[in-house]
Amino acid sequence: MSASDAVDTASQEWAASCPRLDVSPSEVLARIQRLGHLIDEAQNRRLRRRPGMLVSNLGDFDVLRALRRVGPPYALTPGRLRQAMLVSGAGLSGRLKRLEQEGWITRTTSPEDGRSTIVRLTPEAVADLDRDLENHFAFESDLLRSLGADERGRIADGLRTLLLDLEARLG
Amino acid sequence: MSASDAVDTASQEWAASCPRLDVSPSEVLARIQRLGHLIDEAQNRRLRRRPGMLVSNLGDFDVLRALRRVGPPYALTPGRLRQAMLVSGAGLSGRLKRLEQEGWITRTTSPEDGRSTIVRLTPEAVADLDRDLENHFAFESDLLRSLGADERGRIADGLRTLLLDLEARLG
DNA sequence: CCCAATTGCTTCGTTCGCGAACTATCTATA
DNA sequence: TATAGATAGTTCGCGAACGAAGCAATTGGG
Repeated sequence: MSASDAVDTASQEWAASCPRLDVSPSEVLARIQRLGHLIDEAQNRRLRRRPGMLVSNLGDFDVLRALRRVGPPYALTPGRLRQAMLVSGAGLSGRLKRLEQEGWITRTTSPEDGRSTIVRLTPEAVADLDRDLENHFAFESDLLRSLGADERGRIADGLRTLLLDLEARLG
Repeated sequence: MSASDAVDTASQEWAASCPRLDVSPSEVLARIQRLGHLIDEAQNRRLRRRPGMLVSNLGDFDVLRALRRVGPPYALTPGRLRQAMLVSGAGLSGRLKRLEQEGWITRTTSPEDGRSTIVRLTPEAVADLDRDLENHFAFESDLLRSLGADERGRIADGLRTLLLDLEARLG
């Protein structure tokens, strides 16, 4: 018998005040939303308490990560970046502006298509990232310490199904 | 064999460019974050395209929902509201200000404790909500249509474990 | 060829949320 | 009591993201 979380409590309240309503979808959706919020917050806090290193903000960090993981020459267009990270064009532009000002990326117009720009990590950004990535994933791993490997697998599989569907319908 | 989502793609890229890094926690965390974003967006869009009815914003809607589900007299203190919904004090104050201006809630100082205020739904808010709640949960149900009942249960159970742990450690 | 439609990205104006500082009320201790 | 500290909410200033509009560069149909 596992304990009740905030979502269970809410479900019980709905059952008492609106018994004819089927609130079961929230058992999944509300938990995802709450967890998303908590995880974002936790990662933002980790970045904010870093003394002067890299960015102080999860959105900006996501841009750097996406550029890092494609490998040398650590370059993508804003369009490719957007696909990778679920942000509006305006939002991405703002991130790139900050990152450029701080010296973590450069922007050059593409030689093949004058509308497009090439965003590229600077060597300092690559170095700083490589120094931090291990901590980053260790931090993530710690967030999941309440789940066993099998349970993680089951959750990941279920969420993949849902994500594939929602990305197709909403993204 | 299920298809690859954005998170699988990212994992493969990491494996290619940083094979020594264990990125497996992102299999769960990144999916939760992406899904959280997509679900928030979808619900915000649903509210925004409503013609003049209720609020146009998920945060404000959450406040109304929390007040509705506790049943008559549909009243809570800001402190109780905060526990229910994962928002800063300042953020909640802003929501309450908007809702009060729009006539969906009233605020009165508590008779027992002069520091505390009682937030209460107006009758119009209750009526409007009751007209909309069925649509709301139908919309949520549709978001989950790619998952069978058993799969939803498994995901919900796993996420409950994680949520209980993270709420205790971070909330 | 030409010009309209499309594409890729940025700018602008606004909204929403956060952390820190503040106000007002209540509580506990000497 | 008096007063220091805790507690409940709000205000203030700022940062980040969004939608819509704007600006180039490119593409395609006549």
